[in-house]
Amino acid sequence: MSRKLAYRNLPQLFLRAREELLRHFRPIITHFGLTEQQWRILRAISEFDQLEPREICEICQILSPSLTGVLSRMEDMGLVTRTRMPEDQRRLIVRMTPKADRLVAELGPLIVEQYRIIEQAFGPALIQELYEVMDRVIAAERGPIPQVKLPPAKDWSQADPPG
Amino acid sequence: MSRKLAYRNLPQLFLRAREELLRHFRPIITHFGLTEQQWRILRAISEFDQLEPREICEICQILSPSLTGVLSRMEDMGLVTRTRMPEDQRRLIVRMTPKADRLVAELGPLIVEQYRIIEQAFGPALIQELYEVMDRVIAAERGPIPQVKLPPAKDWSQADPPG
DNA sequence: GTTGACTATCTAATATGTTAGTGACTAGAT
DNA sequence: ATCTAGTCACTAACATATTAGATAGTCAAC
Repeated sequence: MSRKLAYRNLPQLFLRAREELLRHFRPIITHFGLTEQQWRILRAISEFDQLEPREICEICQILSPSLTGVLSRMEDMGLVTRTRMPEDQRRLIVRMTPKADRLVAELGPLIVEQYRIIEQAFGPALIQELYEVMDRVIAAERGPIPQVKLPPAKDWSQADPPG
Repeated sequence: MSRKLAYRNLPQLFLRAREELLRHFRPIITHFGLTEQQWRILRAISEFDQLEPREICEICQILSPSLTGVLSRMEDMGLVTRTRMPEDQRRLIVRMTPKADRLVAELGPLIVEQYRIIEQAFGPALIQELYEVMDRVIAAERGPIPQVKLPPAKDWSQADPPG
C-alpha cells in the first residue's frame, strides 16, 4: 500500500506553466527550422552582440556538454561562428552570421507579436503580477539553503534477484 | 548588426525558477539512484495508486515516446510492473512494486523536509503568493489563443553554398 | 622554468525530449 | 461481417540533458 505525500509540487507547476506558454511559440520557432535551444541562443547573442560559451550556458540554462553539440550544429547551418581568443587560447567567442541576423530580423517580430497576443489572453494584470513574483523568487538575496541529511546510501536501482 | 528585441522572456523565467528549486531536491533524488523523471512517476503512481501510461504523460509532463523507455528501465529496476488490461488490449496499467513502496517511504519524507527548508528560506508568504499566481496562470479558463500568421516557409537550416 | 591549482571546452556514455510514423486494437457505421 | 476512423503504446531517428572524466591552456607560487 502506498501512502499519499501531503505536499504540493512547485517545480512541476513551473514546468507546466512554461509548457503552457511555449506551446504558442513553438510553431513559430520550428517554422524557421530552429529548435528551442537554438532560438534561445540566437536571441541571447543578438542581445549581447557576442558571447562566450560559458556565458551562453548561464544565460540560456544549457549545460556545457549540450552546448558543444548545439553550437556545432549551428555552425554547420551557417548561423554562428566560433573564434578562439588570441589572448586566452582556452576561450571562444561566438558570433552570429549575417544570415542569422536576417533570420532574427524575421523571427523576432513574430515572437513579440505572439507574446502580445498571449498577454492579452492571460490578462496584462496577471502577467505583470507574475513578473513581479518571479523576479522576487529569482533575485531575492538569501543565505545558503541547507540540505537535508541523507541516510546511508543503498542501491535501489538493481532488480531483486529472482527466487 | 543585430538589434535588441524589446521584450522579456517568461518561459525562460520559469525555467530558471524551476532550476533554482530543483537544485535543492536533485541531490536527494540521485542519492537513491533515481532520475528526476523516475521520481516524478513514482510520486504520481504513489498518489493515484495505479495509472495508465497516457495518464502518467499528462500528470508528469512526459511525452509518450520518452515514457516508454523510462517505464521499461524502471521495470528492469524492479520498481514498477506493467499489466495489459484484459478488456482493452491496447491499454496498460502501471503499478509500483513493494520495493518501490519502500523507496518512496524513505525518499518522500526527505523531499517534504527539504521543501519545508526551502519554504522557510524563501519566506512562506512569497511561496504562498507564488502558488496563487501560478494556479491562476495554469487554471484560468480562457478561449483559444490565436496564432500569429507565419510567412511562407524558407529553409534557414542549410549552410550557404561556398563561393 | 616547473609544478600544481584552476579554468574553459570538449568527449563519452547513458537518459530523456521531440517528431513522424507503425501496428494492434476498439468501437461505430454500413 | 466488413469497413473505417480513432486510440494507445511503441519504434526509429535525431536533438538535447546529465554525469563523469579528459584535454589543453592560464596563472601564481615556488
